[in-house]
Amino acid sequence: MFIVDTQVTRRGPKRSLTSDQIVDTALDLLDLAEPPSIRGVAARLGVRPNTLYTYFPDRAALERAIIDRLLGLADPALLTGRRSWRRRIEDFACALREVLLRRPRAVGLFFTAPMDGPAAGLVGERLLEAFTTAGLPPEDASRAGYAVMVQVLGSVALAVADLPPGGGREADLVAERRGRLSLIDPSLLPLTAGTVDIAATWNTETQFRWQLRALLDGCAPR
Amino acid sequence: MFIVDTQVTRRGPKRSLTSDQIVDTALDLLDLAEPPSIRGVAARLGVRPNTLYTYFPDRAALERAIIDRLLGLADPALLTGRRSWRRRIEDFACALREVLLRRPRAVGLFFTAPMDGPAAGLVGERLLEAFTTAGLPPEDASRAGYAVMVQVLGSVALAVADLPPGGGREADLVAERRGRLSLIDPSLLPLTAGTVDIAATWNTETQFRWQLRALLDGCAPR
DNA sequence: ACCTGAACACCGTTCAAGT
DNA sequence: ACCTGAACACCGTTCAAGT
Repeated sequence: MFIVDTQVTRRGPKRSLTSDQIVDTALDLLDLAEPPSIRGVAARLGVRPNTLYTYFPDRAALERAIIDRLLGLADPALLTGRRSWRRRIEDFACALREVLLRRPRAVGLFFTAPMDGPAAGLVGERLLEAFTTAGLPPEDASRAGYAVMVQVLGSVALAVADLPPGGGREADLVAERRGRLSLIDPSLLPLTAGTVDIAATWNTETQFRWQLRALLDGCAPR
Repeated sequence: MFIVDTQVTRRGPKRSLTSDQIVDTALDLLDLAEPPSIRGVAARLGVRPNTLYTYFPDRAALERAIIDRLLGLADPALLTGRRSWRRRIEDFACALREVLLRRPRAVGLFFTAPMDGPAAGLVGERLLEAFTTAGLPPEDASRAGYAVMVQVLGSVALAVADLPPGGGREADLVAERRGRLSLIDPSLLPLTAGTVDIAATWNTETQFRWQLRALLDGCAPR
């Protein structure tokens, strides 16, 4: 979307790869919880590492392309439609969260390369639309849209940082986290010790929705 | 703080390094915008890379120690005192933002290792205190405290991701960003094209404070 | 208990060379 | 225009060996 796909019109054996194929392969690796390294992607394509430099000037460029594909996977169309502006934003935010939680090694990419692709542009535009519908002036709508992205990406990144190597179902992760938190000394951190059951759920969808609700409440006109 | 420093009582040449020294050195590298790699830290200490494994079981353990030092540098004491709960939280959030912005390679560490050190515990406790002062019940105070950390770390991480390799003063970064954004086609992304001047400031302290204000408004009891 | 030498299995990237 | 061979300068980590 927004990109004129020049590959489609090409034919024959002149070009055995496309940059889309390379991004596809990187996504495959992310699905397997493997890092989308230049060498890893090349190996999976049956090609030498330096071949990829014909399509991307460096690792950062490949990462930007991957990021944009992930944003597209989260389905920016969720931000449009006849539902309330809050529902639209919450639906997209949760979808993006799930796309990234399912691919733990993908989250870091958002913090090494800027989001400047076509899907990122579309997401930004639709967020502006939603917040404008909510009655925000354009300046506040712009700030609110960015705040939502910060919230989503920050949440997912911290959740992944806390993930044990193997991963696991949400309920198991909460239990495991509660176990670690229960070691806290109540005489040193009394308030923390008294709220261990909540802190154990900091990486859950419930907490995610609570945070997003708070942020949206604070963004909507008073 | 909270750690019983066993090194202090040791004497003589039996132990030429301490884990604190290693973290110091890692901080030095971060100050120079260099990655705190095992090999880099070891080289700077004039020691072989594998020496560090006497003090930390693996890279992640070193990273956890670094993270905790950075949280301490941001000065959790800013969360206490006689100022309003909002001021205390805003002051600490801005301090942490600056500690990390000044050390761009530090931000990523928060997303590869969990925050489980003593300074992290202290920050959590003080945040709970502040939100309790604000009138929140313990459960909401816990959720709100985590939301603030998500907001701060997410903001800084995205700001660093958008940083050009050299860095730069805030005003220059805004101008450079505006230049990139001005290429947007108004017929494709009309709302975005109409708010380029705001989007250019997404990584500034102004936007940071706006977001935090919104979040805190949404957290405080209605 | 602490540090090293040597090695292993990885990275991203460059450059000259082949088709 | 596209791909490769070979190399360079990096990583984290392990393991046997030395003191």
